[in-house]
Amino acid sequence: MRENLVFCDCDVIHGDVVEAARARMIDEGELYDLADFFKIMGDSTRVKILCALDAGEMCVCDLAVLLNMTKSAISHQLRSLRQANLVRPRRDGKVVYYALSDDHVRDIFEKGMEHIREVP
Amino acid sequence: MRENLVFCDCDVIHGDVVEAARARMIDEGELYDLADFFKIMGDSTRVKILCALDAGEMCVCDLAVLLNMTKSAISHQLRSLRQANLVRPRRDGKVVYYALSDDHVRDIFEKGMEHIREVP
DNA sequence: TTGACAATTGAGCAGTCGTTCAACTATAAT
DNA sequence: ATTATAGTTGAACGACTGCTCAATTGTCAA
Repeated sequence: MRENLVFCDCDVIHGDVVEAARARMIDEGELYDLADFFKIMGDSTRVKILCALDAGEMCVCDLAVLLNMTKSAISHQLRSLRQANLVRPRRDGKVVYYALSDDHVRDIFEKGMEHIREVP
Repeated sequence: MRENLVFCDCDVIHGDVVEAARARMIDEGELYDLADFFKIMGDSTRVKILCALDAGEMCVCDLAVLLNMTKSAISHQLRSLRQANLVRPRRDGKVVYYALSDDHVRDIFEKGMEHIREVP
């Protein structure tokens, strides 16, 4: 435990608490993945896209019209959402339709809403 | 609907879909709040802090030792978490203890975990 | 094959974010 | 009062992010 003091600018006040917390900590890699996942949800444009797709699949152009943004901007964000496995593309001719790829999104949306609505 | 074309660089392909989505969209203000909330969760340091506090309240110094970071860096992040109503401070003498202020955090953590574990 | 349009991509820019650093406040002990 | 320690704060710096713009790909129709 002492070796932590090398990197920290203070003494350990509650060594037992720290060790207990350390023992219960989720795997560090998973925590990074979790943060990355929330990071994707942490942008209003992407949140709007997800909210829109919750009503049914839409093409890039539809989303651009709905959100008053360029296709390019939408496409960039859809790329992030695709890489995070939150949306799924389906090509039909020249048009690419996007849909939610995961039911968890809905759940997480709801939990988030509960939180922000409960707080003054 | 036509006025959107002024700001968009494409034609409306599925006007009915767009209108249906628009009608079902969550209030714009709430969507921004939601994105802000996820933004707070979208940082590995803050996720680690929340994960640690899930084991019980801790002081700034304990968190600094646990995460191998300076008190200053931790304090800055706790400020964000405080403002988002995710943690609650309790002063006892010179020491300030922080605790989770909301049960939703746990739920959202779990939902997020489900998502990242289910995806290859 | 040529033209048109949906969509994607990469470079670049402006704005945001997290950490560091130094200065500061608050509380307690001597 | 002085000193020490826990914590906070603001400025500054580098890294990251989201949008724009221009160029490009993919698909269809003429």
